[in-house]
Amino acid sequence: MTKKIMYNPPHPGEIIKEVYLDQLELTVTKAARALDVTRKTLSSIINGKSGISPAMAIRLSKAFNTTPQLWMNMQQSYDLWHTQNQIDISKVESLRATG
Amino acid sequence: MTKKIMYNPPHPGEIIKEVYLDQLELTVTKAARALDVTRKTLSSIINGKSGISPAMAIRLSKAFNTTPQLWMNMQQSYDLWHTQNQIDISKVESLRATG
DNA sequence: GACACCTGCAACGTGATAGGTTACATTATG
DNA sequence: CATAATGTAACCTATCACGTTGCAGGTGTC
Repeated sequence: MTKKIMYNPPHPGEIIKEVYLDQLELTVTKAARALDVTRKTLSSIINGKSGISPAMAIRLSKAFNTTPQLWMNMQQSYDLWHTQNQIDISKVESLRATG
Repeated sequence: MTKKIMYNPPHPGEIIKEVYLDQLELTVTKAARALDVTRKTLSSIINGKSGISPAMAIRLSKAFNTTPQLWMNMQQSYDLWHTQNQIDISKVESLRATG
């Protein structure tokens, strides 16, 4: 039950800004330089315009001393929640006896 | 430690075929119809040419009575492992004291 | 006021990728 | 021979991460 998603997951960019940049008193420009990406790329993520790619998750994990999975999971939750509200699976048929 | 990835994660398509299609004696054609996608789309996944999109994860979860996360996690492991071996993060700087 | 710095963002291009349609050749089964 | 299932090629569309360049606006300092 606790694995079910019913809340609206935050965009990973929010966490990058609020939990990391703000806490470490880092500017977007400096953080982008440290991540070895352009300022635009990081800005785009922070402002919710882009998602976290696997490559970006790895960069973030090295810069912030976390696991890549942390960032991938955030993005996954975000993607899943939004996709749930978009696609129509009414025509998908169950293939298991339990369904 | 147990969360670290050091094995070569299987492509989700392998699991679809070996654990589900084969066990349920389903053809690619039938499964594709049940999933409400084209035969090409499912075939492409099974043969490792395409990955599992969030939308596909949701379809699979309904058809096989699983969670979307199961499929997303498989794809994530696969992506992460392969991306690790591709990108160069030597120029990424640590931004934490602990790093 | 002039300067330095940070910011979001527009405009443009590239490369990758999921997914669809159509069509073909092959293989196995009746 | 006829049918069904398969992988796959060719082609198209849409999405998306990421880059470069440049601009406008904000803030702070001298």
